[in-house]
Amino acid sequence: MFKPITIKDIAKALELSSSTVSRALSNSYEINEKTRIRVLEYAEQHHYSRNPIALSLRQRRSYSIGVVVCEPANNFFSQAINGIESVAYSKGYHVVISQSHDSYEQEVVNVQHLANRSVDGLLISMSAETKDFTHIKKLHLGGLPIVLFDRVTDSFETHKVTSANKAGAIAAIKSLIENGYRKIAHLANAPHLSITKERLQGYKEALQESNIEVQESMIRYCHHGGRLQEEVNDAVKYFLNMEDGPDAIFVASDRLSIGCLKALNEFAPKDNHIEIAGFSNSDVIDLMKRRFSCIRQPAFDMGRVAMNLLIQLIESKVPVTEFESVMLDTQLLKHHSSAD
Amino acid sequence: MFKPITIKDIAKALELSSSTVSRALSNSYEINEKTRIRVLEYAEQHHYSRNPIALSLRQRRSYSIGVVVCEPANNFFSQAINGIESVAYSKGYHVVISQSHDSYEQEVVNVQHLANRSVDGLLISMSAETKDFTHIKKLHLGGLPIVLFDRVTDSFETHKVTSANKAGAIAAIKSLIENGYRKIAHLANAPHLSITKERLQGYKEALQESNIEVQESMIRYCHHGGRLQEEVNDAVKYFLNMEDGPDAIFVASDRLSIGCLKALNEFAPKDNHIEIAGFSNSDVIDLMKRRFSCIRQPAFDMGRVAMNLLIQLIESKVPVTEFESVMLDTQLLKHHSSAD
DNA sequence: GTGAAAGCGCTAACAT
DNA sequence: ATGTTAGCGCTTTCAC
Repeated sequence: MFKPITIKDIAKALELSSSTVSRALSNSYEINEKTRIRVLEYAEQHHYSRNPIALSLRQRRSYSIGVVVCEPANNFFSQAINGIESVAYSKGYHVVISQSHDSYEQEVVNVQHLANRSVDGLLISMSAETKDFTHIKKLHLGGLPIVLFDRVTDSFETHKVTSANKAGAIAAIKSLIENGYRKIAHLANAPHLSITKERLQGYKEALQESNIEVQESMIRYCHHGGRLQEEVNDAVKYFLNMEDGPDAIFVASDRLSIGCLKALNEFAPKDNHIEIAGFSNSDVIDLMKRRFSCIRQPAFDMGRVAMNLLIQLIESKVPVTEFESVMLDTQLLKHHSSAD
Repeated sequence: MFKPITIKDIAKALELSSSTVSRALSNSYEINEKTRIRVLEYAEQHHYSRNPIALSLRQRRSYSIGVVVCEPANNFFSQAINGIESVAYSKGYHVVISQSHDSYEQEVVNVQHLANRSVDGLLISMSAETKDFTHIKKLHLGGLPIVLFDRVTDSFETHKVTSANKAGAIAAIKSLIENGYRKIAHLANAPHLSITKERLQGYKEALQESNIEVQESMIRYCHHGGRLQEEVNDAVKYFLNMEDGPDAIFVASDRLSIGCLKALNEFAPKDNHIEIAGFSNSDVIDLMKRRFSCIRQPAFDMGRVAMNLLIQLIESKVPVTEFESVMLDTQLLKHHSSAD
């Protein structure tokens, strides 16, 4: 196998000690200019590159951070990850992504795996199933820098980055009401998720403000966050079959939106004109048959902000005890399909 | 900072040598059953976990592999990556993903970065811009196991996994012809990409077989693989403005398909009924306004196969000189939109 | 300004 | 079956 050149090799070739070579390579100030140049040139010529593993072992730093999300293929998360990467690379960190598939157990395994000191910090957006946060809390207490984003928890203190979920929901519902819809259902995500609660709260407040009664029968939860199309189908069919059913559905997430559109496509009668609005960062909304107004989250920025906070945590000389909760604004995008 | 328990700590606590502890932990056969249990229990209780960095340094193996693709958010690639991960995790490998954004320079940087980063092997799908393969060839000659998938090159010998691009294209074109379309244009990817050539070849052969003349004017290339919506728009507008223009477009890739649909959405007159068929692994095709028949690639399987071949290469005791080229079948999916 | 030596956590000869 | 030793590649005191 392929055996790369090491500091020792350079030292031998140049008749120096490996410490001197190391110093030359790391631009230490206590080094003779001539030696430095000699070493640098030799290294360059022989394609030397630092062994990052040895460096990690030595410095107990891996310069890589872990990201745990339900699925990076989801529009929202892929954009967030791009944001994370943009900051990470510019600051010399590597990003390792790992998917929980919205399973609590998978999340625990992934977090554990990443935390085994192969990462310097963690960026987490909780799985839909997660109710118990001890696996993360423990690491946090142990000193591992962790920043939560999007799907957060109040069960312990750390930096958190979210979007203005309640306000976003209110804007969407208000827009629906302005357009004459009053029987608005809510297709919600898993109930214990922070985003679920906040968006639900927005939904309720907006209805109340317009003197529309909130009915529990108009709210359906998807406990698996829409991973199972089955559960979305059931919810949508339930709405469709209701006596005096909804004329609009407010959908709580990216994944659920797609699922909801699919379910309607399959089960709604052709003449059904139910209106859809909801959270989605999809980039193909305007190609869809059905009109769909969406609330956009600033995913890329959330990634950037979260990563910056994590680096701050990692590189802090003193233990951090004051934590920030950053909330970013959403944007309402009204879509006019050709059906208009 | 958070200082995890090491083998040494266990050794001290149990009054053993660290080698014994190491042996117990790695289920060596030359160990007393009692001691093994004692060690395992202590380790369990104290949440010991191996330091993978030290292990890597020692064994010159990182048990991680690198994946380089243009963008993991793309449907095809995200499915392929899921396939890769499914095999990787089951065999104890970690997967590090890195995106080239279809830029040659970014690809070179990423490949270099991963190679330095001591991955045990690389899974690569070339960027749309890459014409020169020396950056990969060098590593390959140096002994780094590399498997190419989807977008491959013949410029050096290694395992390759592709889908039956030519056959897939032929099936799609034939289906179009059967449905009465005869003026079929081709929206192609970057010209030097292997998939571009194969799909183009299929397009030509299928036309010829039906005695339809192949016209170069009916073929447009997207040199950036559709990363710039601009270039897709230009191609589509060109087709729309042609005198005696196409009645159908055969689109070469996932990304281009979305781009093409967007362009049509924006620039085609309302009464335009141009038919679309092409390569796509999108899961929202049936929600689209416009009818779109797609050729599905077995992305997940490609990932699995490629990863298995890579592991074979990595774990081989003797240098491998015989390489395989696996080709997987595609599937034609006819979509009937509500517009039917 | 440079070198010698120690050590990060681990495993694999080589003893015993 | 267990311990001793050495070393993976690197940096960092501590001498000089």
